[in-house]
Amino acid sequence: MQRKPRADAQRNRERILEVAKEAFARHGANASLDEIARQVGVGPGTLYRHFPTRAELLQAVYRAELEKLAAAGQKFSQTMAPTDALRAWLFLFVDTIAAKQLIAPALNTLLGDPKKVFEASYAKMHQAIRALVKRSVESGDIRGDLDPMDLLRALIGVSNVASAPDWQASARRLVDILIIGSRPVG
Amino acid sequence: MQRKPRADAQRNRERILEVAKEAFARHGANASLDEIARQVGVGPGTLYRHFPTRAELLQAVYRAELEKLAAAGQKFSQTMAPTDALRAWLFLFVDTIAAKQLIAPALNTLLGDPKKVFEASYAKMHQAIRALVKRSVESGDIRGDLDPMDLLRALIGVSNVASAPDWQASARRLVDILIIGSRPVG
DNA sequence: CATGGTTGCGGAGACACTCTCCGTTTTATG
DNA sequence: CATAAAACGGAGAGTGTCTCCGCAACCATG
Repeated sequence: MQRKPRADAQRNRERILEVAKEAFARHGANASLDEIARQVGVGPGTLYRHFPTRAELLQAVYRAELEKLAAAGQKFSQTMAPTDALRAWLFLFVDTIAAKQLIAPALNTLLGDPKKVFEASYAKMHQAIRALVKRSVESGDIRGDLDPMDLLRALIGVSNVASAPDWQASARRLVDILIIGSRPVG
Repeated sequence: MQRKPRADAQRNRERILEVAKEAFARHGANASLDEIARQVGVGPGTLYRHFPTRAELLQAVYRAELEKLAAAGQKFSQTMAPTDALRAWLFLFVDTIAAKQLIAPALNTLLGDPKKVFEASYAKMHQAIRALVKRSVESGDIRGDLDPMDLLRALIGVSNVASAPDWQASARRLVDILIIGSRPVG
């Protein structure tokens, strides 16, 4: 028999996510976890029970955003020409980083660490970009010999938080550079 | 009147750089500075006197490597066709990160933080890539509307330490993708 | 409601890292 | 040597991480 989950635990979990998102956006991926707990009004123990490691908290904070992104990929796949869909999705990726204050270093951790390969968000992002690239490969617009994730990694490199104020424009130009450069030779 | 600099200070400075390079390669850019001092056999105070901040130490550690890279850029510029030179230099960049265990996050700090724009190493790298791209623009191989540094940032994104074991191959493919994709339209 | 079993809370505290201050030691020079 | 300048070292204050466990809050049940 399953007992109903405690209401206070649920409340705390949500409050932690809110405050953490704010803190990560303001202070970067190394924001103090004890400080987040203090702002929420709970003890450090509570925070660490819900999210045993910094990585898990970061991931929980951005999971919704990432899954929305992955879902958008599916929709683009079904409603647009292959390479248009890919291009649109990469643009959306850039916009999401900019608008939702997704912090690039955090994403880097998520996309870069092989230990997290089987992690839910990673898997969905991976599947999204792979499906988009696959369609473009089949339609003959893109070579088949590249790791789709590299396109995202390249964008993340440019989306570094600390970079110049016009990084978003740079990133959008880079999207086209990557797509044009990925055409089959000949 | 100038006094001859003390021999022990010089020795310590060099030992710190050696040990720090090792420590950064092994533990990443957040390696403990006190631990580095301990391994060198000096007090923390000594380390912090020579290198007041982590960034300055990182930079001192990699300055020689970066300046070598920048110098190679000049040589390529003078001895090769424009776009061959650019390509060769980007390859060398990737190889240097791989071989010398230059850590990508550290470079990211160096290239990403606008506060360091006037820093010596940054300036030299910036000048190198700018000169190479400029020649390719003039020869008609590359568009003029992109920030040369973005090419490096994109490579760094892929060169993330934690990424897959074949990142080097990915990075080399990415070099060509970036160059092909940077051709003028039409 | 009252009660009891369970779940979750909170914060004290051990440990690690950062960075500074200043008494002591080492060095270069006359 | 003697002396002043330069550099050293490590104690220690401040901050962050993470754990442990006594205690409080909560959900089910009669």
